[in-house]
Amino acid sequence: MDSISATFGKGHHLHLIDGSAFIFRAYHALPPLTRKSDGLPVGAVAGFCNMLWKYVTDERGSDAPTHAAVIFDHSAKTFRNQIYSAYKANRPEPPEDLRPQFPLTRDATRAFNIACIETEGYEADDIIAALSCKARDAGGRVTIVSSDKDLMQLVGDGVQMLDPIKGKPIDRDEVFEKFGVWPDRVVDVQALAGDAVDNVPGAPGIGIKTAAQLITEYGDLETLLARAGEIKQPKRRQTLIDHADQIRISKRLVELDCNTPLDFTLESLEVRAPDAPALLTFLSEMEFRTLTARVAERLGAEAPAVVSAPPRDAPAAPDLPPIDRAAYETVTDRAALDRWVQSIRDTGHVAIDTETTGLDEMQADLAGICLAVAPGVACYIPVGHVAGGDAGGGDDLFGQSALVAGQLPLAQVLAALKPVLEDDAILKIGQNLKYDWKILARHGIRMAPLADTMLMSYALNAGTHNHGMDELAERYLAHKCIPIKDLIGTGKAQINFAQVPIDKAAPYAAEDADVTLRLYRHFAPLLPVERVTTVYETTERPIVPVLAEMEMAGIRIDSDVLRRMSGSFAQSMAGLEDEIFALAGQRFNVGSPKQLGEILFDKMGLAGGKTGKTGAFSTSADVLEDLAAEGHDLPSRILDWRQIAKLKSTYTDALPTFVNPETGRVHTSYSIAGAQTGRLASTDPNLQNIPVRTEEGRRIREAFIAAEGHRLVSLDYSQIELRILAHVADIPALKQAFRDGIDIHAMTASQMFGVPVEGMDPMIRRRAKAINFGVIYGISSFGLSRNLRIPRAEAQDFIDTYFQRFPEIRAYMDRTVADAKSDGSVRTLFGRRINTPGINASGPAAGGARRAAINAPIQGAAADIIRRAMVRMPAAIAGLPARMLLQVHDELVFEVREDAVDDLIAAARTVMEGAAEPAVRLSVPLVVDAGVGANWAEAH
DNA sequence: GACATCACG
DNA sequence: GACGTACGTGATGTCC
Repeated sequence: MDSISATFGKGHHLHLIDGSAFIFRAYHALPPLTRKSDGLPVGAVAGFCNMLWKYVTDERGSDAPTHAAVIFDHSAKTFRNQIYSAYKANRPEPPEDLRPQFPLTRDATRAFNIACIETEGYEADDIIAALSCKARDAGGRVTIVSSDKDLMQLVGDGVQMLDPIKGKPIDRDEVFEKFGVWPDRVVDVQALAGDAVDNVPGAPGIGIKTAAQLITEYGDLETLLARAGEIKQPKRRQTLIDHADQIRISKRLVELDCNTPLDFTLESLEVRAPDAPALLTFLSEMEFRTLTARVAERLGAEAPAVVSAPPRDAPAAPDLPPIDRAAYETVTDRAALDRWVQSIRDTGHVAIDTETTGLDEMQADLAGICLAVAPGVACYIPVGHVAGGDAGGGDDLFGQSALVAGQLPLAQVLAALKPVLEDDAILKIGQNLKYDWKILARHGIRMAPLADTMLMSYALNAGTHNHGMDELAERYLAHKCIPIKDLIGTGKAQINFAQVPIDKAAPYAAEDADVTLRLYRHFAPLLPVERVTTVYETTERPIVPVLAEMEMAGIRIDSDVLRRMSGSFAQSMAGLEDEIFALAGQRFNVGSPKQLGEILFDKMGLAGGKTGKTGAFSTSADVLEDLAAEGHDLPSRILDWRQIAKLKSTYTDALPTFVNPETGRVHTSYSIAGAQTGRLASTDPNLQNIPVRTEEGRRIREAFIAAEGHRLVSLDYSQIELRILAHVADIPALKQAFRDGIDIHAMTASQMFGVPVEGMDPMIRRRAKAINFGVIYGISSFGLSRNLRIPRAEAQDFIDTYFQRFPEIRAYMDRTVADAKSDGSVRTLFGRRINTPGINASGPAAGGARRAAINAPIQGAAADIIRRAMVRMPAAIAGLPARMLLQVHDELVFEVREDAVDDLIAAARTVMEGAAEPAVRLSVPLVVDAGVGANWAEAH
């Protein structure tokens, strides 16, 4: 930095960051934060700083910029308003709470020690253009950090763009993709097509597609205008002739000028290292606790001398010692172990984490156990470490790795811990405790009582972020955990945790327990403040052992049946492939959507446009069904092939590989804090998406069988989400129908179309059903028209009629969205909070957030209800020879001894139908249907 | 590792 | 400053 800069030129790389785009992204992506001390709105500044920090710390290797600047728009009025007074006229004023943040973003840029540039009378785009030209002409390279389409004209010749959100470069090909012409003709296309957002008029009735076609045909805009008389389409010809002046003005509006005056040199933009004190001062003045700490740690780690004065409000609470990995103890003798057990008894709680040889709790072996009793007071007890890994050697004569010496025997450690782990007076704190619970249960220890930091975070923050420990530590403790990859590596060279040398494993492992304990202390007081204690205590915390027992029980499957099905599927697929190749006139990979798209749309010339950002043809079932309906055979065969291929690869081939060799059963794993809405998710394997909708698929359920002398019993809630909607939206007609037990979709159809329920046309009922579901999902005419394959206007008519007939639903939707906007979250009937970031965004992205906010309280309440039922179920069926095995959102599957089927159904149904009470007294009944069989197909 | 596709509620 | 379209999931195969 002190060295005299060389003149900017070859080998130099200039980064130009579109500051205004950063600000607006930040503003819309974040909830409206204010500074605690004085209420100053700082949400956009916070997001802006986070983006800059991410930008600054991104590893770019040899591609790193040598020069960089952030460029801002100076004011709304620019020279373009002299050309065309209405330019950007329909741009709304920036929001009230954003305006005071503009100058702060300049301060932030300077605090990051990045050049901060704006010029009166010019837009950021003009300055970026001038700098790009200048740098390129000097022989350097330029990267414009922005995804603004107005800048795309600059791409090429050493200038590229970089989408800051996706991190993806935008080069000539992407520009061509977007505009249908190369960058040098982009302004011509823009001049013709105009731009509603910037209020650039263009030529009426001409969009990007048509514009690109015309420019390609005539070469450039002037030629096109000169020869406009030759255009065949009369309307298009007249438009171009009539609006030639307007088009030329449009071109001047969109064209960026390389000659925008600059009052500084390229050399002055040379990248400078952050000035740590200045940056930390700014960030702490803004009161960004997390970011301040993150920046301090990063800069401190690289240049410890710089951080002389720690920021005023570093996040670590002052009473907590900092995390010190060197302070952890490795327990290798009996006396030390006894001392730790005594500490646990003294404090009445312990944070615990198990380290194992794998991720499958049903098969993994213990490598060690970590404990923490106070922040900073943690230990690691190795019990299963073996020689190997990068230590090399150590295999004994049998090819088995021998235990490393100096570890306490596993049995002794477990025997010493078992009394405290099962002691009702000692709280066991963990992160995703279901995992550790299962590991220890396999060794005869059933931990209770439990507290789970992952579930606390889920109760507090569902919808905002994920709840893994590394993420939580960074967010709430401003601490970066040692990545597991640092110990076990990745890919083929990956070793298991038992092979990690103990001296390397201990700090990592003990840190996990320490961090967990600190997270617990952070979250515990927040639960009552945020009013999520009831949710945590009734639907999160107690479900851990319930799910653990279900997963350990597993379900029996008949692998032979599945293997036979695989064989028969293979034959069907081979037969279909022959037909497909014959119809296509060539062989190809039927499983490749890319190859299929080329054959259907390029080679055979069927209608069906491109889609998506990759520009590839869509060959989804939707598209193929339409083609099949037009009488094309190939798409129809492909659909058949796909269905069989799916069943084979995902189910009949895969399921047998999940059979546990010891139990002979399949053990899924439920993630408790994965879904945004409170639902569970099933993984490894997913047993919540076993086929049922088609006849062939349903046969896979026949392979899910009961143990000898037992039956499978399935109980499922009937229409639970619609019942919840009827209750929360308080819709008299719907509630009465549920009370009377009549067909709800037929009733809806009857009300909407004025036809009697008796003898209803199935097609009419189907439409009503689609609308009922649509409402739950935050209906749109587009979605409904696609689902029912009817014109959009007709779909809109249906929706209008529906809202007219059930006005309470509209009121509920509006109310929910309003709540989401003001609170940043929505709640279920049972108090579960689901955060709704992005609800205050504008534009189409807001549509998705809006629909999610409408759906969340309904889907979430249904999830609450079945969770409540599951928590109560073990006690309710304790006296019966029965086990709960699976949950599929609104269904519970049990395995019951033959003679106890009726008792089980009675007991479980009572629990399920009463699960909302006493917390909520629903104004509609909950109804549970039951089925019994030797296999899941019969039971369902 | 991203994307497309498709299985479920 | 552009953005795609019913909500919520997970697994698989292709292709880069």
